[in-house]
Amino acid sequence: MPSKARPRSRIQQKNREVILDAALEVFSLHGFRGATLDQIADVAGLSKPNLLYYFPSKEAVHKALLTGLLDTWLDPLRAMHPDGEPLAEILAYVRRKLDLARDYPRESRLFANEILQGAPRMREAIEGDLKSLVAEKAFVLTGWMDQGRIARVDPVHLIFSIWSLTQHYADFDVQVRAVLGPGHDPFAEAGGFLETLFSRLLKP
Amino acid sequence: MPSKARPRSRIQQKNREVILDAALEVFSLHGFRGATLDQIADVAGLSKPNLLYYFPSKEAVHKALLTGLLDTWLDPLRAMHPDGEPLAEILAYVRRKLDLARDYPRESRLFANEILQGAPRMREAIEGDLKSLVAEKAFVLTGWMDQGRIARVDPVHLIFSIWSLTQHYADFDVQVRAVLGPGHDPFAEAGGFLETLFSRLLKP
DNA sequence: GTCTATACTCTGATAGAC
DNA sequence: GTCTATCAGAGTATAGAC
Repeated sequence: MPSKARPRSRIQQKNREVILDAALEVFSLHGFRGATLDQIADVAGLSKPNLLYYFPSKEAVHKALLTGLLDTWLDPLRAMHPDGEPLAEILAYVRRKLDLARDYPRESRLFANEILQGAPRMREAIEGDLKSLVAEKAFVLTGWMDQGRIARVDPVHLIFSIWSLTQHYADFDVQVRAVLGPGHDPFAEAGGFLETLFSRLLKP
Repeated sequence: MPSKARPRSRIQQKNREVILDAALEVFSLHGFRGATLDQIADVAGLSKPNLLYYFPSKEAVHKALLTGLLDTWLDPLRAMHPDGEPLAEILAYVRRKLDLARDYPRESRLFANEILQGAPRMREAIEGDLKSLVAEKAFVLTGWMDQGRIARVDPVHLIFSIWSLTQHYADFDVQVRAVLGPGHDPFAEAGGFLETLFSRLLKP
């Protein structure tokens, strides 16, 4: 197992994780420019120079967070299998994406911040991995439509709509909860609503 | 006409507008903390002290932008009339909201930044005006469902879904265009897709 | 590995000449 | 009304003691 890039002591591993968790907290709330090393060090419970002992710069911390984030974010879509029952596959994808937004809202907001700011640090990945995965899955969706197993809609905009609707509950959490008021479970309600929405949209 | 709050000369009026436009550009891209007066002054073509002659502080510029933004943002929903034909009213609302996202993407991103960051400067407005307007229109939607004129779904989440799907095309514009590639008109395509989506969702 | 001290730059805001 | 000069504080990053 410990045959990773550079071997690190247990305490180094631990501190890197603590820092990245703190950085996720701060970057996801303020974006790259709005976040400060002071805040991150404070949340991590370390001194600022000590933080910079583990990462050479603010950029490096941010980059470490983004690396791998896109993969995690796209995994639910990768798992949509061409051989499954179409509607069930799509609804399962929606559910996985919504669960991801519920369980990792900070990651969702980090991503949203990055895109909102013009994706200066993710452009490549978006125009590469993301674009080609969407193309591949759009092809699968089109196949299902050709066979008449789901209704015909624009497959790429269908994927956009799934991203949009699920991530909204993480990114606009404050607004959603303010409007719903107390005593609601936004994600539970969203689960039912989205299942209805996509079932009706795609019924052949 | 010139019976506004404080009378301002033509040049003052003009400069305030130039500054607010520049500030919208910068704030919408970097959020409040990430934006700097230097950038804003630069885009506005003014010196930083001159900018601060028109607005007392960075906060004041930001506040001036947010004031009225929520109203503009909610106007399309206000215009959804209880006495109209239900599906047509809803589709017209979707269209107005999408047009707003297309024509004022910077405003959309300014709003998104504010919510993403926990709405520190809009909480009140969201828990007040926005919440009560949603409650009012959810009541209208529920009435239509009770009469069997549209299918029954959660009315508040229906409104969320309209916000989410329309604003996505402004806020995630970079990603949308990267995935679609050249030769596409995202907003035109979205118009058709969303009309289909909401028609099928709400057909009684 | 972690801290204090500090260098140096950026940022918001003010003073004062014109 | 607009500019140059400047201040105080925050921000990133480094040096060097322990």
